Amino acid sequence: MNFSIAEENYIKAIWHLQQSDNNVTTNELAAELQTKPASVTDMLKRLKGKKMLYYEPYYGVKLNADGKKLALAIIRKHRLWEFFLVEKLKFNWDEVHAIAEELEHVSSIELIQRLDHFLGNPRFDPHGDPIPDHSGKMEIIHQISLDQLKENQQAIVTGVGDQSSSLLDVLNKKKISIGTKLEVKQRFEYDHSIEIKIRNQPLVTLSEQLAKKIYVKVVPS
Amino acid sequence: MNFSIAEENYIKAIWHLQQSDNNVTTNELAAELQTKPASVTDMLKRLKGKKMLYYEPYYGVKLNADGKKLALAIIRKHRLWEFFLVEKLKFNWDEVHAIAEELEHVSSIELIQRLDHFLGNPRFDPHGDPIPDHSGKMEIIHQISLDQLKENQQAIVTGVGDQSSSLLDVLNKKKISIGTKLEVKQRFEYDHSIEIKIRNQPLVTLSEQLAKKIYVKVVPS
DNA sequence: AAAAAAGTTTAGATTTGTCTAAACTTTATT
DNA sequence: AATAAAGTTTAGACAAATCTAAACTTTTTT
Repeated sequence: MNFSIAEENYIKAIWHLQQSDNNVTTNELAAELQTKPASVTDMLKRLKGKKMLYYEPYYGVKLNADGKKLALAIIRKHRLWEFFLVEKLKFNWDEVHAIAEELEHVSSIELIQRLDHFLGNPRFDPHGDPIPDHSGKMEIIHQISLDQLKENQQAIVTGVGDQSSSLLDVLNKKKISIGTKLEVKQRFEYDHSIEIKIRNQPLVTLSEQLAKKIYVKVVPS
Repeated sequence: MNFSIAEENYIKAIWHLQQSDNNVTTNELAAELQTKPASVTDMLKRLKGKKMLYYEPYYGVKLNADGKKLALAIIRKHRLWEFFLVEKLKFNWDEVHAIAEELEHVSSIELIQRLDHFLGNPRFDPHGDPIPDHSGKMEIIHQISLDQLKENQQAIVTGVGDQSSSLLDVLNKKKISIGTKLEVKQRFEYDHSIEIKIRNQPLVTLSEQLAKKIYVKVVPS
């Protein structure tokens, strides 16, 4: 079956919303896709007709197996292109999302297989999100946000919670990137800010808001 | 101004047809774009409204300066992506056209600048066609088709007349590719076939039909 | 358990890009 | 120069994807 760019964007958006909330509502989708609830209703009917999702009027929507498969194929393309843009074309990670949104709709499967191979079959995109393989499988990383990390526990930065340039900017300033090894030295009860230590770097203070957007994997010691 | 994929495809098709015939007709365009003359008329009106071309009902169409500029920007993208697909992803040149048709509509200018640089600012695509630079300029190669080459005149293959896999196939078999140095040893009056010599290769016979699809540049001796 | 608020769907309209069939214009033929 | 043929445009229709405004359903509040 063939899907338009609009249809693919709906499928992808439902998949993302489904990750935190199993039943997705019309309004949530309208907000996510910057469109109107009435437009969402129309599209959900069409995608139900194409048998990509379960949809009951007034009760929300959920992808079925085919819908999930398509969503993962699009996410795979998106994340591979993001990897290409950062790794080969030297973009910063805050610049690549919009471009990858266009590239992800290029249809050739052969292209994606070859791109994957050319890039060395990367398993994570530049934001630390896992790249699904050909069959839709991807690694689950047992990550926690930095504000949950115990004191004096070593951890490695695995991802970030958004892709804004302001987040990239503050992380650059504080010498934090994906793969950085760090540990929490102190927590301040008052404002829940934390102090962290990176090897060969002075102690750095992070606000609670920032710490919540940095994901880490605990290093087994 | 923004252009849809359909609009871009019309502009590109008009540009190509204009190369051999300055005034392009509705029927030619319909054939080129695999659509109906009535649809072409509609689109020409729209593009005239967007001030991209000169169009007089019943008298044909011609790109204006803005139209040519857009056409060259699209052709630049198309040819750079083709170069990428062959050079980096190891596609054969008969496989890349369809994929590049999709990639050429990705809008980011920054992407194309960086891709160009990543590829080493190539001046010709895998079929030997010149790649326009950022401002739309491209090299004119003084090429002739192989059937016009004088006997015992050294020449280098610079391009081919179509992108079919059957052409690629026969050229592979005869060890001819872009950059190959050769000379015509003999012409046969009877069927206008020719015999060519490539260094370290046995003499090869080419039909007139094939020779007309191979373009060469004479080597100054 | 009514009423109000929030959320969702329907109805009807709009734009883009396409189509067929009919009408029209230009070119070729006799 | 009239007629036929070829080419082109107009008129009216349709699907995709969107919108606004009105109607409807579910949830929350009082």
